[in-house]
Amino acid sequence: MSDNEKPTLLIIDGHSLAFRAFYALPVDSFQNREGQHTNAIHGFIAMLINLLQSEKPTHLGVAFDISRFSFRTREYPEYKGTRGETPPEFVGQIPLLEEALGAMGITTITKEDYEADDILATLATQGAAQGYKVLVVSGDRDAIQMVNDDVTLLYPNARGVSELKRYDRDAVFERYGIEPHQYPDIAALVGETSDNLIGIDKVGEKTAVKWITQYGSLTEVLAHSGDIKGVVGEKLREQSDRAIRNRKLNHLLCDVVLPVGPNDLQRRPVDERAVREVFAKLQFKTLLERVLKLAGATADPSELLAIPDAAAAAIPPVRTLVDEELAHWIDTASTGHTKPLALRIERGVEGITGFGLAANHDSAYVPWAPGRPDYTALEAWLAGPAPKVLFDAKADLKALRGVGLDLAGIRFDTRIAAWLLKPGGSTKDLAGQVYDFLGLTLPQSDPNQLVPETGAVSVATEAWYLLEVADYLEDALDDTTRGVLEGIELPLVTVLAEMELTGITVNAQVLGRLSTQLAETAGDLQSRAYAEIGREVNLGSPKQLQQVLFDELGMPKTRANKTGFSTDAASLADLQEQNPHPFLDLLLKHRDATKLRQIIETLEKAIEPDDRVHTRYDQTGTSTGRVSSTDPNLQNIPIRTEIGREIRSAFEHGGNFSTLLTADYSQIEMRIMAHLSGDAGLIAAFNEGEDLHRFVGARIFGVAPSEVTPVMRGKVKAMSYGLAYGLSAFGLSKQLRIDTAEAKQLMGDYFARFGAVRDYLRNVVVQARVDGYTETIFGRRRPFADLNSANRVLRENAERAALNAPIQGSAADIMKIAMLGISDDLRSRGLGSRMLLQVHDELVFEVADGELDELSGIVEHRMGQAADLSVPLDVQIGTGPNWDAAAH
DNA sequence: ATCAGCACGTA
DNA sequence: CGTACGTGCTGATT
Repeated sequence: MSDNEKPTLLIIDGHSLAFRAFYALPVDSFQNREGQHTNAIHGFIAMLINLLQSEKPTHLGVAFDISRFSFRTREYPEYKGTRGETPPEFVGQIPLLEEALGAMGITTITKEDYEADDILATLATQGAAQGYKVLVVSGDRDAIQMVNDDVTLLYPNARGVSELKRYDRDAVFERYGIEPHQYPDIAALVGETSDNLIGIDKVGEKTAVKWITQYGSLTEVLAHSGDIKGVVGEKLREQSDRAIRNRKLNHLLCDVVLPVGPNDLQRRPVDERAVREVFAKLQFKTLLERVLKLAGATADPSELLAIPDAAAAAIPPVRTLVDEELAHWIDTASTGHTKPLALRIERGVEGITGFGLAANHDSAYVPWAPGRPDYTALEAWLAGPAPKVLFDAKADLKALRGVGLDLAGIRFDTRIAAWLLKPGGSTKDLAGQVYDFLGLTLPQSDPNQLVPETGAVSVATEAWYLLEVADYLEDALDDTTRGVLEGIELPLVTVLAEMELTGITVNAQVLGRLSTQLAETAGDLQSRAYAEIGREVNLGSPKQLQQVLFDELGMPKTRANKTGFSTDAASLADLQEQNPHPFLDLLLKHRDATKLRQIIETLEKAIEPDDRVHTRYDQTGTSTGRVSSTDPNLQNIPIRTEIGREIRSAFEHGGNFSTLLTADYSQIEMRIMAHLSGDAGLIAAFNEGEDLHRFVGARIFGVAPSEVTPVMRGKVKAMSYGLAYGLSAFGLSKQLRIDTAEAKQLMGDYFARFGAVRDYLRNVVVQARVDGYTETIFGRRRPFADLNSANRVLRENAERAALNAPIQGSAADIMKIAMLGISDDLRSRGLGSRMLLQVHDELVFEVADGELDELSGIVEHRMGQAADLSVPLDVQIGTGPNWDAAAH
């Protein structure tokens, strides 16, 4: 059999190649957005793809060391002892690499007590015996001994892993002048610095090769050591035990008992879904494409993506239901409206065009045809309490309201359920969930296609898939999380939908005036800024500003960022101090004016024909449990500056309402911290009714509350808030512009008085490390993967997030519960007042005539009683014709 | 057209 | 070297 007909077995020393890649590629250029370094993984996979393309192996495996300890270190503890600490940026890349390889269908092999090279040697021996052409990839020179007529070594050169030097017998002879099996003898005499093996003094490669060539082997050299003259001869006789020891250690074992043999390493198709997931995490875009392209060449893509036969067979054919069939089908499928049915809404350009319904083994399509006989059965089912399973119920509810239909009975929402299980993950569409949870591909219509329906499945089939996804998620939910889903999130869907549909009146005239005014100011500031530096520059371009500030004006360098040096407001303020220049002030003011103008313009564009702005709340938008607001974001409307407040004054009550009412929790996160930590001092602070920061300041500085100066109060306030975010003494010192020692002192004094707070914050992290997640007062969980990461940046980021999660998350829970209570009361009492906005710890209402006192009472009560904490929940209420005036 | 990076608004 | 978000701009890339 010629080499070309033989199967090719490619085996790789994973650790050594990854390490080579690590040093070949710049660490800083390969990081994902979480700060995880990925250069070794990138280099390794790039090399692997090249190898797969050039060598076309039929069989493939990657061996890893389990630890740096093996039978060799037991025998000779100094073995590899010169190797320093593994660089922290490298640690953590190996598990990710293994994960990526797993997704690519590549077997990884480890063996307790042995090194990867022993595994390779064993597989190479077995492979050669079984008729394989064997390719070994290793960055360890000891691997040379494996080379023979059937085994070739691919060895990375000094430039890293992009080029591998091919060592067959001839190449080894050309390089060393010996047969491959003699290499360990040479190495034993010379020594191997990287393994901490000292050779015979004065003996280098040349001498060693000469001896081995002359005598044939190390044994023979030693046997004839008496014949060797000179100093080297003496050294050899004196130090022969070194050579013997080295030879023992550098001998690779060829008979390790392994869980797999060469035949088990046949290449498998890549798991496209897993590859996409891992590569997305690593942010490898081009590599992903290369891997998928390669997969297409080695495995039939349809095989990877096709719906498994069993599942495909189970998908019921789509039946179209009309008239009397409809009511009958619904009754039967839901067994008298008790069993949940999945619902999908079909939407065309004109709005709703039909519905997809599914029960466990059946699905149906209902064309949108209001007014047809028995169509009322569907309307009644939608609006009634019959349980429904949906994907993004809020969107569906709003769509139905748009055509005058109602939706109730929201029993399960797979979008929300998936988010509760993995609140940090990206929110998927239904097809994404089908892919993620079922491993199936839901054919979707291509929006770019001329005939939009081509290729898409019916909404009836979508509903069937939806039910399958829901089953999967139901199983995956723990009871605690289920409680949050059913007790908080699902009821909240309707409340948020109502708020979105209601919107809030925004006065375009007020905004228009402001906008004009700001445009003028900005224009003026711009020309004055140009005059200062003698040329025109795009003030909105950090890149051009860097040029001006650091090159042309020669200002001291600020904080570094990826594109150079920062020009953010804090940096510019620093610059102004060190190196005053009129340009800096003008730039800051210009930024201010243009930012506000931009906010106003966005807001103006969002005003709809009803003169109101309808934000959308994303119930799955955060990892802590808050809701976020988009299109436009009404949770970041300015408030701190005068002009900011003028923007707020454009938010008004509607014509038929008497006023706006705002209600916010004061210091809710600090109160939660007091409750969760049980700190007696902090609890007392809230129960005293004294100004919190004044009270805490008095304790820390050891003075009477009346003697706490504004400066002291400011410091205390910054620290108190910072604590819940994992603020360090360094961070505090920077924020307060005080030196680190004073910041340390301040924190020390704080914790001396409020020690339980420190204990609590520490314990949150410890507990999260053990459990793998944090939990809010109401049981909302947030998983954390990086608390045990070897990467310090990653770990400390996770620690701060974990410390904050129960605090921010509990506050979010409390607000949501208050909203549910208020919404219930408004409905049950038949009030016309409406809840309009939620800004994390604040609610904005529109008050119907004559309802101010009743609404006030409801809001105060529901917000105040939303949780039973060891400190009171303080609610501040204000009213006024607009959002600014209603603030307090 | 799409993306990353920066800057900045809020709680 | 302080948590959680969304938006708009620039400048580079497709």
